Amino acid sequence: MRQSKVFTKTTKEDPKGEEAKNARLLMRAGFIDKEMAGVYSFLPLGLKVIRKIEAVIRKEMNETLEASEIFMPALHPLESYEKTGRDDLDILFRTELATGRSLVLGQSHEEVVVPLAKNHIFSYRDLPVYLYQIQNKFRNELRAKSGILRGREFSMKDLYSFHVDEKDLNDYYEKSKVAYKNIFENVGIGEDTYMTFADGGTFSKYSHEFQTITEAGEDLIYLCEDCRVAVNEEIIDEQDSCPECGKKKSSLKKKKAIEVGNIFKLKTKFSDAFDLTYTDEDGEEKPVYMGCYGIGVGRLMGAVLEVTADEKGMIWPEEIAPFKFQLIAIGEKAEKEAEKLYEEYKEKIDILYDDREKPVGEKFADADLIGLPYRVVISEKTLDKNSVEIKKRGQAEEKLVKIDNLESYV
RNA sequence: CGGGGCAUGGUGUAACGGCUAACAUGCUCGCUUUGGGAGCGAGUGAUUCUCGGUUCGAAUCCGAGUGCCCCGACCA
Repeated sequence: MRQSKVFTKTTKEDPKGEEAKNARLLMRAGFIDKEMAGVYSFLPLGLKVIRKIEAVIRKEMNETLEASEIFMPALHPLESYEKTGRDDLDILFRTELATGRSLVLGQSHEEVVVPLAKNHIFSYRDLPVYLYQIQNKFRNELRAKSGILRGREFSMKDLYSFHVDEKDLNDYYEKSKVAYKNIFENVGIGEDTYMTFADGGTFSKYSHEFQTITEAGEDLIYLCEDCRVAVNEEIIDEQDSCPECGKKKSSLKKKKAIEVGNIFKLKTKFSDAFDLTYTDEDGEEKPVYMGCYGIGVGRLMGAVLEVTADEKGMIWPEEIAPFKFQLIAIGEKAEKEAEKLYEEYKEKIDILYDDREKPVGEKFADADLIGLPYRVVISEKTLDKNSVEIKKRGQAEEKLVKIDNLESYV
């Protein structure tokens, strides 16, 4: 894409008041726009990142977990929440129909997906079922904070699994750990993300969170570096050692972290509430076992930045960068060559070509801010050697690459 | 929801209770310029968050409200 055609502009100054790194950089670079506290618009460049993160998630959902994508409504009848006892949650946004029927804005979708599943699950032959969606959630947080890390309206992937029994749920639950691990690796924060034992609620000993180590986080976790798992502080009193190797609390490392995903065995909590049952081989009616599995998409984007960005700007992992290459030309002769290269490669590769009438320094500064993986500079100097200069964002050294060899980089 | 901070052109900031609210940046036009936010000139842009009060006079003082940020509480 030509940078002159990008809708947003960058700013040199941090937005007033923002402290969170993700908010400062995303707003400066024109990736997002704040509508109000905890509510953001995603602008063209920011949306490209969101779409790429979604693609990483969808791949694991579709392939590893064999789930089907659906799309459920954001408007939910309050009665469903009365059935599950969640109608008194204070994070619920409440509204009503013109007729007076009470509604809430969806903060999660168990209350929708279970009645929905009831229309399609009758027999053991219909199970298992895996349904997911990527949709906005609405939570009336008392305090939104940390840029896009804790919002009131935010995009989330939520998967719900339905099983004949607890064993089948457990097997799938283990598979979901693998899928989640893949996702966090593929978006570039695998090294910093730990599967974390957390409160399992009434029916399970544990649930599992995926926590990314960052000072911007709001949870405290105790991590075991050998096993690459952690324990959330909220259960550290009951579980005061590494659940995998038994290492004591005193030798675990205490770190701040942000929860980027969680998986939870619901068992029959919600199926009981809605009487979701199936008939087994012996003609006996049994409750459906359920699991739920969430990933905050926008939060994940923010978490990546908190981990990777430096003082000059963002540094996007290749898989989720809005573009792969940043092309900058210096001087008229180089501009002609850049035009040629851009036209030649734009169909094959995600490239952002800075064709703006701006001083070079500003182009470099914006390139650092936007943080595409590779910066390609063409100038008279490089053209003398029939080359372009390629620099990886976040690394100091640059190297000359012959124009004829560029193909191998695509 | 408790505590703290802040609110001034699009953006970031300045301004003792007193002249036409200043500076930088952005934006527009012209010329020049191109290896790290470039130069000269001419323009453009404000209900100083809102409401009320004090005062001869309020961006400035007082009261209330609203919004934003931070700490805490809360948070499948």
